[in-house]
Amino acid sequence: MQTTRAKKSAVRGLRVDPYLQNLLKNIEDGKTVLKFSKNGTVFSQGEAADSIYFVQTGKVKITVVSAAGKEAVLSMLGPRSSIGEGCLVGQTLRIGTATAIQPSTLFRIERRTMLRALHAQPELSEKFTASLLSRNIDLEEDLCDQLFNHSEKRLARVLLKLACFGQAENMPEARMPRVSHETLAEMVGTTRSRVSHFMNKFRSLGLIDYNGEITVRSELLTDVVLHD
Amino acid sequence: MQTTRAKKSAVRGLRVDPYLQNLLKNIEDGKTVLKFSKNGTVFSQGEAADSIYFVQTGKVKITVVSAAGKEAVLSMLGPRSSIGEGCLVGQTLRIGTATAIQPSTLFRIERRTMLRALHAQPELSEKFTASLLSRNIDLEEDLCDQLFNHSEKRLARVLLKLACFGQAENMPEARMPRVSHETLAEMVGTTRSRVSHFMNKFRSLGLIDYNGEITVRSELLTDVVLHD
DNA sequence: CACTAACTGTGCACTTTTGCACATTTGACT
DNA sequence: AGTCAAATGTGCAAAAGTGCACAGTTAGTG
Repeated sequence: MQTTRAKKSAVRGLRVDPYLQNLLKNIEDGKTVLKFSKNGTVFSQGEAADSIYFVQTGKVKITVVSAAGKEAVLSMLGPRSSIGEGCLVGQTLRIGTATAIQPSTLFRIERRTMLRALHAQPELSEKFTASLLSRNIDLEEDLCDQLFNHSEKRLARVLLKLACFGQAENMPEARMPRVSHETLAEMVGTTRSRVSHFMNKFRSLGLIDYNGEITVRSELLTDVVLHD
Repeated sequence: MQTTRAKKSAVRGLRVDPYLQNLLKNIEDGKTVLKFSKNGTVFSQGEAADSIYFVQTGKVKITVVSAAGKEAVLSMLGPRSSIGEGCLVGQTLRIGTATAIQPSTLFRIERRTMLRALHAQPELSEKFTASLLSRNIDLEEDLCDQLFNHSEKRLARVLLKLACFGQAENMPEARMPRVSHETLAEMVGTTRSRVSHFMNKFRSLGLIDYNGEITVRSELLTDVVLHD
């Protein structure tokens, strides 16, 4: 069992994915490599949107501030994800703010350059389409989650997602990137006090561990998401 | 003013969009044209997902039923929208149910056929990418709406969307497709009684009219979405 | 080591939402 | 017209969520 799984991922590791290589190889003008430190701002809500970004290393979150001043985390993105793709279909202003939550490296590609590249490189285009489809599915899941579940379940789901996020294998116990209750609240769509309350509940039930670093017992938390 | 606008849309009308034509022209095997009557089921949640659909005429809604038996409307789709695209990136089962809410005509294209076509026809691929990007933006908006707004505002927004849906020009007063309070509730993410309550409130405030058919006064309802 | 500043635990009044129940209206059909 | 089923209007107790306040804890930082 253990062996089978190891073999599988070894095989998967062998398959060279040409995604970023393509970008690197064939685009010359209108492409920049940018480095951001933790909390570095890639772009801000309301700015002109004239380029698309691709995460190469690190993690980036997309946040939105409502008219009323509430803040929400729309998504957390890791390597290969695109950011700010809206500009490719006429979105002239950024609808959200992109912030690195770890030291990160991104490609920045001019809108027109990207459109040309998509036109010229079928392989790139195909990869990009696939990533859009995946994002779509994620967004639909998030929407269902909001529509169906109360905040306790939603928090459990967010914790699970964060635990898997960037984890090579699905560990039964996965350490999470450090995230404040405040941020969790913005991801879940609730208040900090509520998050605090449920985090303690989860801890006392043995579903998570934390003193500083948070550790998630996936199988147990999964039950919370699925049942009752 | 009136003249300018008329000219504009006349010009727009002239530009032939090659989207569906491409599909028609170059795909031969693995493509079917299907007609659905009102309430006809295109596919059901849980079925095997081996094809993608494109709305040619009519309207289709995507609904999801939760483990707890709650039902939600994920989206309403009109001409040119794709349905069930998830199958292109490894989604083997339908995550939702697609139902025609009007007599509708759809293309059905086998998964493999579509993948081949995307590979072979850059122009098709480009159009498809653009539609995915737009859907993405819509989904993000919906998610923000859920995260930020209470059900009253969300209902107002749904009404506005429905009023624009399929309307050639943005009329100040737009008639909506006939939708029950029950369905509105599933779109907004709340209960029927709540919808009923707010609909009456909106009516008594003069924001909408209805006795059977629903008419929306867009400028007024827009205020509800934006303020207070 | 002391001193901020940020983060966390907790309680509470108030609002929104849910889930029902039941009366009333509408529309389609015979 | 009469009948039935579906859709709508309304009320209400119980549940969930919000917004704050304040105390306790932790992590820097000089």
